[in-house]
Amino acid sequence: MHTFGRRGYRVASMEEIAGLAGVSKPLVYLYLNSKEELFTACVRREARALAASVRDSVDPRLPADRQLWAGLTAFFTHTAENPDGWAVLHRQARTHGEPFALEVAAMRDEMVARVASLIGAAAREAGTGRTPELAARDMTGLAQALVGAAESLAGWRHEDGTVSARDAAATLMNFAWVGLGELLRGERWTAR
Amino acid sequence: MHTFGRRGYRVASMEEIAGLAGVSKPLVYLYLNSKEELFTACVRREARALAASVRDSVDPRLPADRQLWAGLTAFFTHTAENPDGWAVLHRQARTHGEPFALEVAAMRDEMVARVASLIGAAAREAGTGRTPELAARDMTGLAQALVGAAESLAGWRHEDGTVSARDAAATLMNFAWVGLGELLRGERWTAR
Amino acid sequence: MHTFGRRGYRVASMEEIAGLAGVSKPLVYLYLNSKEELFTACVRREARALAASVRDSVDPRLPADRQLWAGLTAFFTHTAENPDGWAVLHRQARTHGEPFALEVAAMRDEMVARVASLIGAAAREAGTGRTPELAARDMTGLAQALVGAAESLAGWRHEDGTVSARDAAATLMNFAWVGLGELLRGERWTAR
Amino acid sequence: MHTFGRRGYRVASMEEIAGLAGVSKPLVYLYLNSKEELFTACVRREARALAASVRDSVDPRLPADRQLWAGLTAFFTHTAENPDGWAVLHRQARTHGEPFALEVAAMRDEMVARVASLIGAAAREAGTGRTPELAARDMTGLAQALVGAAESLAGWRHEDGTVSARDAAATLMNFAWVGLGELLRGERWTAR
DNA sequence: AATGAATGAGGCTTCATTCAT
DNA sequence: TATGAATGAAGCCTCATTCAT
Repeated sequence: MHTFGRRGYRVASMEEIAGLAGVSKPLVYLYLNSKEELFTACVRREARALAASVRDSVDPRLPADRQLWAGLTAFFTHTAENPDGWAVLHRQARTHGEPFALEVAAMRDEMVARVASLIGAAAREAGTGRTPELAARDMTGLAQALVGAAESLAGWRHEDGTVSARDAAATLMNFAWVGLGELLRGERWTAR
Repeated sequence: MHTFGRRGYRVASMEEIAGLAGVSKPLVYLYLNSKEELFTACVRREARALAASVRDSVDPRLPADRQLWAGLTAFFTHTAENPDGWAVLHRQARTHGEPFALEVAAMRDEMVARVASLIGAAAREAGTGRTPELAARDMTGLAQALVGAAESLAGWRHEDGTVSARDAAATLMNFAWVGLGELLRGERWTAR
Repeated sequence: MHTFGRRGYRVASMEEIAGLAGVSKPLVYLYLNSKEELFTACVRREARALAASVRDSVDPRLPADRQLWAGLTAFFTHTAENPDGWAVLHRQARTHGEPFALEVAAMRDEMVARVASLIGAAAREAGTGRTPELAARDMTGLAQALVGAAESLAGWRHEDGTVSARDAAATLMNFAWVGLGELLRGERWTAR
Repeated sequence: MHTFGRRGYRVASMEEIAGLAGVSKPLVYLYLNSKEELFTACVRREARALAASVRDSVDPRLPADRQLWAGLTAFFTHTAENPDGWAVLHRQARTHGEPFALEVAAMRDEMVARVASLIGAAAREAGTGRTPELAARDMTGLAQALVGAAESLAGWRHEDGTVSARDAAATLMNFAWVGLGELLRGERWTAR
């Protein structure tokens, strides 16, 4: 039913959705009781699929930067392979009312938290004792930035088309892990 | 007419828009001929206002990082002061049809280009000769990431409410300019 | 204000009418109190103009067929010179509600009556005593037929464009005065 | 749906049409997609019904005057039995926009052509060699006159109410076939 | 288990008409 | 005298949703 992704929540009519799914309208109502529930189900499914893709790609025994690299690659791969699902999550669900927005916000917050804890882990790994003051909120802020950057790059890839998932992930790793400052001084983060 | 920001393009009825504006429906049609034109006008106005805020805050004679800092601060300030306008640009316009999406995409692309050229300038400033290979597309990718991170932080601020524009800008400068790697080693970017 | 003729009663908006007349809407309402009255005035004026054209062209001292010829010629001339007026009378007024239809029906009935009395006069002129039974209603029927034929030919002229008023009148005189039967046997009615 | 005939195209609201038809508005849109299509369908149906009535009543093996007589009788009968349909064709369709007007014009033109060819046939039947100059356009003009006369008499019948279809047809046959001139000299065309 | 047929509610838009000046 | 500004009322159309089978 990813008609939603292509047409948008409001424009996609139940007529069209049912038609493209090859069934009749009342049947849709038999299984999912309203357009709202139908959309909620779509959103939830896509959210879970994306979260699972990312989660499953990450080996928690690896160092933090390698975990982040793996997660980003999975994220870019998944969004590229499921453009409609990504559109539903990123565009439609957040625009059409609280119920859907909350659904996707939960998933996103979880991702942010995961990234934040990854940053915390990295801080401990790098722990020279010089960064005790990196508070929880700072880490959340950084994680928000990183997630937003990833979302933006996903959209960019979608339009450009010539950027591979690894390219996008590398760009972001360089951006985030090395930092523009170091980057400009010639530093590079490498996958291995 | 920022009813659009709070209610969404589809849900906001002309009745409601006119009512909240204190006038009658036909009067709205007298000035702006259709719901689409009305929304386009809103989008355009908000896009220009945001672009102007950011542009006016930046002194092109400063070094690149200071320009970025100024622009980000202005961005976070403007979006916080115009939450409805920001919602129109970031949520509504990109979700409800090409005409609007193109309008806002143009503005965003311009911002991305500006950031990319800023990165290019920074590269020349830092120019140790060790970074000749930072191609145009790399810079665009980095700029996309930075802009996406800023958008994400703007949303985060909007929900959190306790983060000042300077905090958000500082978070992003640290994230982007210093890099998580350096950051975790205790480096900090400071506004001065 | 013959916008009515070209656009139709319903489609012609007061805005358009006033605009083309070079005045403002309230001014129109000052002189003629409503769209209905405005249209009634138009209809009445056109009806009178047409009736006057026809009436003035007829010399009651002539024999009946010459009177008919003169009236028809005037009719075809007037309708060709005032196509909008004719459209108002023949198309618009009869289609858009009783008030207007009655207005034009009165004029038309008067014309029919005039033609009927002309036929009566002709009967008396030709009076060989062999046609006592040509009742009033017969004459009205014949007059209705003649008037309808004239209306139809007026429309035909309007579309064709190459038929002169005299041609149309001659066609109708031949048709009516000589009769198809006689016509086909070679008879012709001539204007003199 | 001959609400159109009684109320007129513009005045008849879809609400009213659906209501009088005993169904709901959306149902009307399910079958006929817009007011315009609905009206077009009405016009076309009425046009075909009238054309069929007339055509079926005419036996092409009969002499021309008998064919005309049959056709006229059918015409007057049909229009009297379907006053709304006739109103739609003669009043509404020709007044409310090209699409409808063209539809009915096609049917009328066909009738005119048929009558014209009938006149041509009559000319050949009566052919004494004295009427070679009855050109195609003359015949079209005569046919236009005859059809207009018939339309007018149909309206007259509609108002008067006491004139039978045969009376009207007879009036017109006398008018057209015998001619007023001969008529006044006592000639009559008889149905047999 | 599945659907053709039907509708209540609501949105966009237009227009004749009137104030206030 | 003349008008810019404003609106109540109404029409066309769509869609999520439900019966009756």
